[in-house]
Amino acid sequence: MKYIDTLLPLPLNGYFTYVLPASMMGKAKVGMRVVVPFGTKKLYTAMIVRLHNHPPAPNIELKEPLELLDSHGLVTQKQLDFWIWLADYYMCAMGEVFKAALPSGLKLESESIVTLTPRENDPRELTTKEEEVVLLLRKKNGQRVTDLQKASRQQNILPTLHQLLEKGILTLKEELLRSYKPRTETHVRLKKAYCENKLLAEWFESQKQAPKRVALLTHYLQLSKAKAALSLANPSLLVEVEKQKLLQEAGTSSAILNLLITQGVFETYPYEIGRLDTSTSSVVAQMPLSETQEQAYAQILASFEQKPICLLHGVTSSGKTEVYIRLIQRELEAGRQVLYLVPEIALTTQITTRLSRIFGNKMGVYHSKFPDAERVEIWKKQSSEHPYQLLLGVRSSLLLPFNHLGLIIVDEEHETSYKQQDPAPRYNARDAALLLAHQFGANTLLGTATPSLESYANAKNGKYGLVCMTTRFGEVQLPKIEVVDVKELRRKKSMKSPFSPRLIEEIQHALDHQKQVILFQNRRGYSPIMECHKCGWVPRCQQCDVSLTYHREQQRLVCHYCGRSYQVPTQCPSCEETDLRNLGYGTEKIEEQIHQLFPTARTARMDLDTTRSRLAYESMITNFQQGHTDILIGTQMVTKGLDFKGVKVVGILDADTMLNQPDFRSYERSFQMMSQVSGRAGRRETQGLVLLQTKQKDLAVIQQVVNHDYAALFAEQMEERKLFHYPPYYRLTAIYLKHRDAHLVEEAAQTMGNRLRFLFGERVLGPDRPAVARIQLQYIRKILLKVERGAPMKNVRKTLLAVQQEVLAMDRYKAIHIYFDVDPL
DNA sequence: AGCACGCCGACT
DNA sequence: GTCGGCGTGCTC
Repeated sequence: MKYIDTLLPLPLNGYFTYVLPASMMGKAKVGMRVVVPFGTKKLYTAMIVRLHNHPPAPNIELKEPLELLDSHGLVTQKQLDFWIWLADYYMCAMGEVFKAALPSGLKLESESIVTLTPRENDPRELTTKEEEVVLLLRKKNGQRVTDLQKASRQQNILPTLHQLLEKGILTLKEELLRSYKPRTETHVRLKKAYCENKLLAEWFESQKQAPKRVALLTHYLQLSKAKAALSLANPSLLVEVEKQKLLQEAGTSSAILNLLITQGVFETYPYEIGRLDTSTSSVVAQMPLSETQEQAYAQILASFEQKPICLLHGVTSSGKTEVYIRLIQRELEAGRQVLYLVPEIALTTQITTRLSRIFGNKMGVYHSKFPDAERVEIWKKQSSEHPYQLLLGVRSSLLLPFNHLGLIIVDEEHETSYKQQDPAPRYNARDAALLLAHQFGANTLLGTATPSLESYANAKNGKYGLVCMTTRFGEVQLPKIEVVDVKELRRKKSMKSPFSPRLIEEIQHALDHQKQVILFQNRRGYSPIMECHKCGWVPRCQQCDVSLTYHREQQRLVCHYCGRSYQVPTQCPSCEETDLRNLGYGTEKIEEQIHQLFPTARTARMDLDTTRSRLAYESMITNFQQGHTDILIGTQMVTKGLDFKGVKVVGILDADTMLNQPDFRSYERSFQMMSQVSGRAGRRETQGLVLLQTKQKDLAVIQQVVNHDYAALFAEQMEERKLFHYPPYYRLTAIYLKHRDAHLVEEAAQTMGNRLRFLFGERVLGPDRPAVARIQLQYIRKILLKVERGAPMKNVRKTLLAVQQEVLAMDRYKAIHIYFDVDPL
């Protein structure tokens, strides 16, 4: 096999062929990584996807890979097949899947390094720009182009570098960046010469006057022998010993060791150790299952006998995790792997420690907030001979290598964070899990208290098994949900703050009895709208065309889309009025008002702004769990499957913003969010209370939440979906067009829309301006395609790609960026 | 995605 | 007249 087809981590379609140099012949295998030159200068890490003997088109001059990075396949053919499926189904480039799958430590990329030559003192005059670069390099030679760019005040440094290059003042070379550095500790071993007994004896004789040196070597020999005996390795004296341990045992300082090193007795070297926790934590037995749980467990197993997918619909606090644990144990005992998927936000130390107590070091955790080096090690471990048997992880852990997967658990199946939004691949881990499981002949369990309509419909129509848990663990009652009619209160002018009198009273009552309160407001920042009281002007993001949210802590207006922030205007730019008002309530303002009403209460605010780091998030939860916080104020973050024991009151401050979202899923989402946050209330002795503040108390969905009536929500929403051609009856694909020129995208979108309408008729909606019609100076148009379930989606995708090509083939539109979002949320 | 090549406007 | 803007096309 002479040629390899490789996959590059770039948004390009197709593979690139390289010729194997003799040194890699026979060694290179599918699934290994190679470093390849690509384009004029760049080096990339590519994945070998095929080995063959057919030279491609004869006019292409093939390059050779520079390095083979793996000695065994990092991924299997199965994995590659899964990637192909993802790219195909979600209509993106294979390279994008590859890029998303591997942590950056496994994708070495080249960087241009600039170095001054000895000719730097060339008398020829330099321009000021050139001089700046030379000065920067004199400070520190051999810098990366990107760093120079940052350090300089030039907007584009490349032309300057080229001039200097031509003058022979500097050199450019490409260097591979090895960002992953294995963790090491220093080990000590005897130099080869001293492994002879004779020389050793002589040394001991000569060092009689130096008892510390003698002690050090004696201890080394003891440790080394003990270790050699343990490991059954070659019982020679060459076995190394960890430096710190040796010094500690011998009770000597490193000065003595250094002396022996200079004498040529010892040598030290770095020894690679892993970052992953290998300590066998105390493995405890699982708690016995309750009757309900036992039943659910048996039903799930029975269901798996019939179909590979099962939906576990269990009310909040029904103890689904215990059932999962039992299922995991069963798989591990059978020697199969389990992937346990959780939404990003739910992956806390709580769940991790709980599971690791049971599964010890059989379990690995994969989180996108972990340092890259750690993710690299998980990857390496999963592709090794001894992978973790249980993997607990977020969306992207679906892209890890597996070899004998038996079960995938998708916890909180309805969570929208399973869908990747922006960089492609825009995949839904819940849906993709089903395919991955299918490839392995494995089962999938979808668990939730509030199923997505899609999953529940599949369970109802018999495609999935369905198991229900209707009672909460330990006979805890479901909370009592009381609707507060804000409209009426406003009319009577008896509610001026975002808190109704009833809510204030209940908060006070809870505080008086040392009980906790959760207040849910699905908006972060201080106030979502700043408005000129005279002319109605609203500040908007210059790049994204969305209104800005005022953040009081930062004293800035923030775009919640691109994150850009602006100074707060003191007067209206359109009418010069100075009365600019903050309308509406974000979590910041809610917290401020709570402080005014309950000055002694200990509060915490949990939203994107306060939980930027994993630690902040976890300590907030721990504080609340341990009762150090009385009132927790937060966005949807507080709704996500956290178990708190002392919550008496939950306040849903404003259901209307959720309900009024211009989205066909808004009622489904509102139901999920309100049910989930309600589920945080209540404990054994007392029934929890939820106060649901809304101006639309007569909406059916409000009643459905109050009655914990998922069936009613499902029935009603399914009617709507059928009527208006939405999922689960129809499959959606969003087509996006993006360009800097507003008129051009509009035109292209119309053209593409017309073409699609010709092919798909009334199934095409738009083009429209999406909710955010401009992001970072790029104008966006969106076309929505609704195709009835059961239609051949493969053909639909093929047609869509063909139309994309057609549009891009038109000269005017070739610069337009067209991409797809399959099954958008 | 990067990067080079190439064609037009604002500066020496 | 050149420098440097970005539009265009290619990368095994």
